[in-house]
Order: sequence, then C-alpha cells, then structure tokens
Amino acid sequence: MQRIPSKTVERLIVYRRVLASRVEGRSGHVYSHELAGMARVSAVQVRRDLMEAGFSGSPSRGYEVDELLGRIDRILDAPDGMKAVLVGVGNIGRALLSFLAGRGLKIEVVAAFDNDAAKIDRVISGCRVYDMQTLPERSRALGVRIGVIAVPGPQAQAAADALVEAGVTGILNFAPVPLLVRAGVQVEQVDIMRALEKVAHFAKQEKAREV
Amino acid sequence: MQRIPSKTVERLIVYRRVLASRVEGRSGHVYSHELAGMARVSAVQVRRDLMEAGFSGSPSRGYEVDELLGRIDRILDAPDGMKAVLVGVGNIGRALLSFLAGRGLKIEVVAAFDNDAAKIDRVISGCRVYDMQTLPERSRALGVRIGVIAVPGPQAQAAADALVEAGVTGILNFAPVPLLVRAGVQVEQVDIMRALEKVAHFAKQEKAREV
DNA sequence: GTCACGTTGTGATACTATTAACAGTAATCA
DNA sequence: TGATTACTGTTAATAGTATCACAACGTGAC
Repeated sequence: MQRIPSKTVERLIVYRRVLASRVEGRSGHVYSHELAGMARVSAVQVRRDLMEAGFSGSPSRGYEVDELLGRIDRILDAPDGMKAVLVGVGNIGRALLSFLAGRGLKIEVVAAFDNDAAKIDRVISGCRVYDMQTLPERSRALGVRIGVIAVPGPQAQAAADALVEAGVTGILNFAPVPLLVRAGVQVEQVDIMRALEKVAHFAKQEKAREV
Repeated sequence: MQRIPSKTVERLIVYRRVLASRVEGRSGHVYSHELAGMARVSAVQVRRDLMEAGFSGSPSRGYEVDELLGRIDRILDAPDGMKAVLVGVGNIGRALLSFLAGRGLKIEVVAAFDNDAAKIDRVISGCRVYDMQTLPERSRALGVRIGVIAVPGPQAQAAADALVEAGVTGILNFAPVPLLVRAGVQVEQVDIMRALEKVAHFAKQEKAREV
C-alpha cells in the first residue's frame, strides 16, 4: 500500500466519522457531494482523496458506504488494534483519559505515567497510573506503539526520550515544546495555546458584524 | 500591514515563545540558526518568516531580540488585548480554563457558558459560568471577539451559531465536528481524536526499533 | 585598506495541496 | 435505440509552502 498524503489521511478520518454517524439513506450509497457536505470540503476533494485511497465508486450510484468504511479502516487502523500510554496525569491528561479510556476504540490507552507520588497507583477513568521511572520497561513489555505527552513543557523532551526508548513510533504531544526525536518516530503536535493565538490573530483582522 | 501566511503565523508564535523563555546570551541578539534550533525548523525558514514579518537583522550580528519580540507582538496581538468566552464546561472545558484563566495573557477568558444548571453560577478557575441562553447578549455586551467551543459534537454547530450571532470573529473548536460559519469568521479546528488516529496511522508503518 | 569569514535577504526552484476542466460511464426516458 | 442527465476518475492548471543557491553586506584580523 503506497503512502497516502498527510492531509488526505486527516480527511479520511473525518469521512469515516461522518459516515459512521450518518442517518441511513439510499440503501448504503453516498455521492461525493453528499460526503463533501458532511465533511465541509469540496466534492472534488472527496473524489481525489478516495482515489488516493485506491477506492472506486460508480457513476450514478456513488460510493458503497460499507465497502468504503472497510477500506478506510484497513488504511487507518492496525489489524489488531494499537496500544498507547499517557505521560502526565494533570488537567489535560485526565481530560484525555476521560474520553479515550474504556470505549472499544482501536487505539487503547493501557497505562498512564506520572512523577507525582500522590497520583501513582491511582486508577483514573479505568487506567492505572504508574511511576514515570518504570515507563520504558513497562511500555516495552506491553507492546505500546503510541505515546501521548501531557506533561508541562520543561519535562516534555525527557518524556519523549523515554517513549522512544520504549520503542514507541508515534507521539502525540500536547506540551508547547517542539520535540527532537530520531527519524522514523512520528510526532503530532497539538498546541492549544498556539491555536488560540493563531485564531486571535486572524480574528483581529476581521470586522465584527453588527446585529 | 499585508497578510502573513498562515504557516508563518504559526511559527511566529513559536519564535516568540522560545525567545521569551530563552537564557540570555550575546547581549540580546540571535542568529537565524540559533532561533531555528530552538524552534526545530530550518534557518532559511526563520529568515524567510522574519522577512514576511517585515523584520530585518544585520549580517554578523543577527536579529535584535527585543525589537523582534516587539515586532511579533505588534503583528500577533491586538493593541488592547482580546476577550474570549468558553462554551461548554466539561472535562476539556475545565482543563482549558485552568491554564487560560488568570494569567496576564493578551487573550483573556471573561466568561464561560453551559447548559447544565448544576454548573451555572459556579466560578471555575476564576471564571464564572453563565446560562448558555444568555450567550449572545452577554458576549456582545462584553465585546468578546473569540469563542472557544468545548461542547459535545452534536451541540457544536448551535454553539457556533450563537457565537457568530454575538459578533465573534474567531472560533477555536474542540468538538470533532466541522463547523459551518459565515465568511469572515475564522475557525481553527483542534481535533484531538483525529490527531491521535493520524499519528497511529503513520506510527503503524514504522518499525519499532529494538533496544 | 583589504581579505576572509559568517551572516542576512531573496530570486529561483521544487514540492505539496487544491481547484478547474473535461472525458468516460451507467442509468433513465422518450 | 439514441439522447439526456448526473455522476466518477483523472489530467492539467493554480495556489500555497518549503528549500536551494547565491549575491550583498558588515565585522574583525592583519
């Protein structure tokens, strides 16, 4: 399977989501412009993305939904799920756990880590918190592939190093610090403060509309 | 002031952050490659970005840090700050409040809104929670320019509509739902689940390195 | 002064992503 | 059956973004 562009992957995730939560219609088929409307992108964009995904529809029937969902699943998911750990059980960490844990997701959070002795051994949203020191061995033993970093900025790089040492190949980083990792480790930055400042900048240039 | 490309704005935010937290060196000057190292981008990228920002350095001295910070502030910030409101005081909402509220930021969260009667009138991280119904008038009266949406998916579009009605020109959306707003309203999507699935997809293709 | 060095500023280039344009195709209907 | 319609698949054009390559410049050594 050839490499699919990053932006296309993002949209495939959205397509899958809106298709999964759609009201059933037209016996399981969907047109590019319908999907486009739900995902708030253009119809061409949808067709191109599905082409990148190697999926074909039929003129005048559109795309077969179940088949499409299967195809997207096969591209996005690992066949037997993926294990993740959370590093840092602060405000954001707990919020993350509360909506990642427990559900039957393909990505399962199997452990959390923190430095704070008061948090160690507690169970939060069904997920046990361990001592940060034990991260590398424990994660490696569990076969963890993904690490979520939710520690304060100054500790983020150390957390990343520990995760890489544990053999993790993907990191989702909520700390406002750019990470340095070896080639082959995928880092996805979620920088909330930056997003807020960015929207503020562009909002500033727009004039508020009157009532 | 001409429009600065979106990606450049994102990096200017990072430059400002790393410069503000730097250890003082070389009497307040910085070279493009130093800044690049701190922000994990290339040196050319830095020079190009500062050029877009209309800022000049000097050969063999680099960029004057205080002047640069001033310049970035003037580009990014509104002269007399910006007011924001939070919609949805759930797990994520509270986590957001806890690190947005109180500090002397240029972006100030002045109110929060929720539907849940149990939350209304409570004060969380120094921010009072009001009834969702009162959002449009109250926000307009306060002169709010930015809305942060942290409600469950199904309520997100309604929240956006209310914010736009209040005259907001920028929305930061944490709900996993693409929003439809009138032209001129800036929407920035922070889709945590999507980010996780994306990193999982690319992590899947990488082979874990042995110890 | 002038040479060597390391830096900035930027045109040219390459790459990625989006949009436009249209040929090909299945279904429908006269 | 042939014309019409509404869709898909894909090539071509454009826009947005990142990188290369190098001219121009200021400073310090001598």
